Amino acid sequence: MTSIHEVAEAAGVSISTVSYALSGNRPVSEKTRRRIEDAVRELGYQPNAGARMLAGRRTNIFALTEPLRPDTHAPTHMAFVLAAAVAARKRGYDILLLTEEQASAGMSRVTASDLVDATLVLDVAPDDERVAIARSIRTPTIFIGIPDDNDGLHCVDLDFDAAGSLAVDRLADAGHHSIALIGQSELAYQRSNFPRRLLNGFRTRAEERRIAQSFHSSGTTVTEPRIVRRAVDAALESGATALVLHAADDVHEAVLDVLAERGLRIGDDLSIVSAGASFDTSALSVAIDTIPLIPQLSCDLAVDLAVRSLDEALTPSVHLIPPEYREAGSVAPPQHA
Amino acid sequence: MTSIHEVAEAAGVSISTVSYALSGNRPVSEKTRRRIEDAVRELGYQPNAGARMLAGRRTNIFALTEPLRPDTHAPTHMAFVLAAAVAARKRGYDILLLTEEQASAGMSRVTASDLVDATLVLDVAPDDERVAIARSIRTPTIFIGIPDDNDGLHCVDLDFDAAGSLAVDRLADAGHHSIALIGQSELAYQRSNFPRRLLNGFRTRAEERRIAQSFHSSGTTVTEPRIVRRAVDAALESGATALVLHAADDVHEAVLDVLAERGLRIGDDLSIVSAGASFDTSALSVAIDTIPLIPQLSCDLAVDLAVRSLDEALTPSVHLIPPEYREAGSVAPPQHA
DNA sequence: TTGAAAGCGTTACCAT
DNA sequence: ATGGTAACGCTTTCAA
Repeated sequence: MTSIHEVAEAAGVSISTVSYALSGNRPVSEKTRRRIEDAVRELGYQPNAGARMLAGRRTNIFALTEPLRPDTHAPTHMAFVLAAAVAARKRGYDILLLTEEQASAGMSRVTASDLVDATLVLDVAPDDERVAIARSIRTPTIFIGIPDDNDGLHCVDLDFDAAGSLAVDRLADAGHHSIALIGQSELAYQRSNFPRRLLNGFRTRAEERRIAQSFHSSGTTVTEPRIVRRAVDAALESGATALVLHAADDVHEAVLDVLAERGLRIGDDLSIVSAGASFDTSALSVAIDTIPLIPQLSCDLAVDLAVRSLDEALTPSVHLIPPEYREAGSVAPPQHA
Repeated sequence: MTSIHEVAEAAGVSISTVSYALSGNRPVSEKTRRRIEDAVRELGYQPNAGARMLAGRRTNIFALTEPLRPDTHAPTHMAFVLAAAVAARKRGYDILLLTEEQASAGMSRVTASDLVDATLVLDVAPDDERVAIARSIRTPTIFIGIPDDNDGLHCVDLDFDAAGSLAVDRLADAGHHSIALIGQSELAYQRSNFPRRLLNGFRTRAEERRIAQSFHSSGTTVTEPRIVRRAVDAALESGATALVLHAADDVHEAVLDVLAERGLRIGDDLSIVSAGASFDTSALSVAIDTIPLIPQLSCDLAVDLAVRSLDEALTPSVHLIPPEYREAGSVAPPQHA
């Protein structure tokens, strides 16, 4: 492998000058910098990663821990992994994957061996065991999601509470007095925090605005296709004139199907808002208003926090990303308003 | 951070003895080994990764490249990523994730900087651009999937051809004379190789055995729920008394639904075999015979090849994993046999 | 069975 | 603006 010595020789300078020219940590004359860059290009020089880690104090690698529980929604999860990788690369970092048992033990291992500069935590559970590990290690840890016990931790997430409230606000503003939330599976409300947070924001704001509200959980269409139908029927029977959906893409489509069967036109007969969805809602058969969950936003912020905490001492805190409302014409005043 | 020197001092030996005791590369007396292990435990010593990479010739990291195209089936993909990570960890390797643009450029980068010992390639396309890169780098590359141009490459995959043939054989052996394959989306037959290989095995064997056969592609239930129904109807109209399914989990369930609507009982009225599925088919509403795609098998083999090619010069070749037939009672002789 | 010491390829400090 | 060189923490050869 071609080393910094060969580059130095080819450019007729010392290795330290090559190092400085490449890192920019010290001014280098325009002329020699060019000679060095030429040599680098011609030789196809790429600094040795191990040597950099050893000499410098950075590995330029972030660990990404993902427990991958069986009930994890794969497409959403993949979107976050991808967004994290892209965000990290933009800042010059690679992603080291820690899955399953390694998500916890691995965190300690790669951190203690100085393999990574920081850790990003995905798929956060309310009582996540990685919280304890985060507190026991030296390197920074950023949670993408919010565990119950988040004292002293860096956390990043969509403000699901606000998303729930925002959905209610927009529907109430449009004149609706009775709305229903079709949410995730029962299990999701036990395993994760964010569904509860959205539900909480939904309920609280509905109460504040004296709006009648009801909640209906859904399964997944694959294993329990009929649950969606039941949820929709229950929502309609409750007298709701508007629906808030917090669910996966297939449930969205299934809900739209059921409504079409019932002869209900979106917007005209029934208003709908999708909240906290990370998939492309424009691919649905009917355009609907959305308060999206944008992985890129969370991951960019998480990576930014990670990078910054490498040389500053950041005050740990929970960063809630304000929800954003995207209109698509699926919300209108109720028929009997 | 605690270093090898502190361990050596605590154990009253030289650092080389500590190194040898830990690596096992040289016999160490029972007594001193124990003292060293005690010191390691008490000090919580973890060898510095950068130093190991630099001094040793191994990084103990594999790159995993995954382009993550929009049409990739997320659950299947996640299963492979997970299986690869687990397989690698079993052999002492971590996984460095290379996504999107990084899947190609990243391969050269991490390889040239000696960040990884080998590369695993996922989600292989027929004309995959990573083939050229694999040929241009020094470190071993293992493809999990088979590109069209695979000369001189290490490839690992389920023998989809044989899986297609096996499905035909079992149905023909049961007495069926007309069978239909409900396959993937049209797009999948352009973007990937494995659907074509299964289809090819299916057709070839059907012709060999003089079995009437037909093929029907399906969409995904999310975006095109009606395509599944059409595919099933077309299959039935073709006179098929048995179905081979090569599709995602939701399509499986949708097919079973349509058959239930038609009043057809699995096994009795119509035989079914699922081929090349990586999800848990036992979660379906009806138990069906399976020729599974087992990510763990491919990934274990891939990792094994990667590890072995680090010190032997392995002859490049395509490793086809023989398909396995799992009975569940969904295949029986045809009614009018 | 063990130890001393020469690298491994960088970075960054100290000079000039 | 540039060069020399001491770390960085480990692996492995050479000696004993």
